[in-house]
Amino acid sequence: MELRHLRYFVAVAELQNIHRAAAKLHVSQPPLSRQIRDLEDEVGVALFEHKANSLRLTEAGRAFLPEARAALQRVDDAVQMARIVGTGQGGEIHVGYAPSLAAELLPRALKYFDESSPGVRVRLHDLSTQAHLLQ
Amino acid sequence: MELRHLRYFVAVAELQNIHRAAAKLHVSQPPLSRQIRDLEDEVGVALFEHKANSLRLTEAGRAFLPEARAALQRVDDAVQMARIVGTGQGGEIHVGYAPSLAAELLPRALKYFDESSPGVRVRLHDLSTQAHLLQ
DNA sequence: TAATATTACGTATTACGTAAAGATT
DNA sequence: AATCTTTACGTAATACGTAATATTA
Repeated sequence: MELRHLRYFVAVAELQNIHRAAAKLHVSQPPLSRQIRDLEDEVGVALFEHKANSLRLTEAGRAFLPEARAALQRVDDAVQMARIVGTGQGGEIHVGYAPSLAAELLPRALKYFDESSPGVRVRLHDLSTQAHLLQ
Repeated sequence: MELRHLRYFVAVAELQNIHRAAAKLHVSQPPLSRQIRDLEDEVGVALFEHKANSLRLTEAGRAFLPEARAALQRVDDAVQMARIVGTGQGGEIHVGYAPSLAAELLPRALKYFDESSPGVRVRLHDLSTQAHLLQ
């Protein structure tokens, strides 16, 4: 299993529609359909009820969806963590954050950052009230 | 970025050695070296100090490691969740769990499971005292 | 018949392995 | 010199797109 499978699954699950999910992901339907099937084969349970003309989440699929989202978020968090720690070399940095980061990731990131770059000023900006600025 | 990159990174970071990590992952060194470099390119910061003859985690790499592990664990949790919900159709099931699952995943899994399979008996087994049974 | 999912198949990307080179202790 | 990482390059796996088929509303 690769992140591609999770990304594809989330898109299809959210739209309940391979056609539109494919457009959103900028791929064509057949490979997307195939990747979803491969994912189901690997997980071992059906995530969708596959009908000839439509597609709906199964109970297992509904349970899988938030977990898959969380896993993808975790990956993004990991990358952000590395970037925050790796690029802080001096001066001042501005860190915009969303609530999901603030809860758990940010404190640890700041801890690492402060240890590796004790002289760097950190200014935090809560972007949760400016969600329209995020794509 | 794909899960492969995270799996490879964790192995290399743990062993601080591409040669042995490659053996553990059953791949050869050159592709492994390349995948690590691709990961660093995508993250945008160096995760290792690459010397001609050795390799050591950078500060960013040290910060990235536990996050990458957590992300991989999240993926495994997602799959387990789907399997638990998807295969519970009746009778009785035995669920062995490790502490990491018990904290957050298990209660939600049981909630989903109970909603979808109200007649199924669930027996829990704490395997944390039998760690030698896990590979 | 219009809209959707899947199957069939050829193509293109890319991860891989082998061989060789470079570098450090 | 021995060990380890990296570069070069051909191969193989596989994700992708196009075209065609199947199914339902």
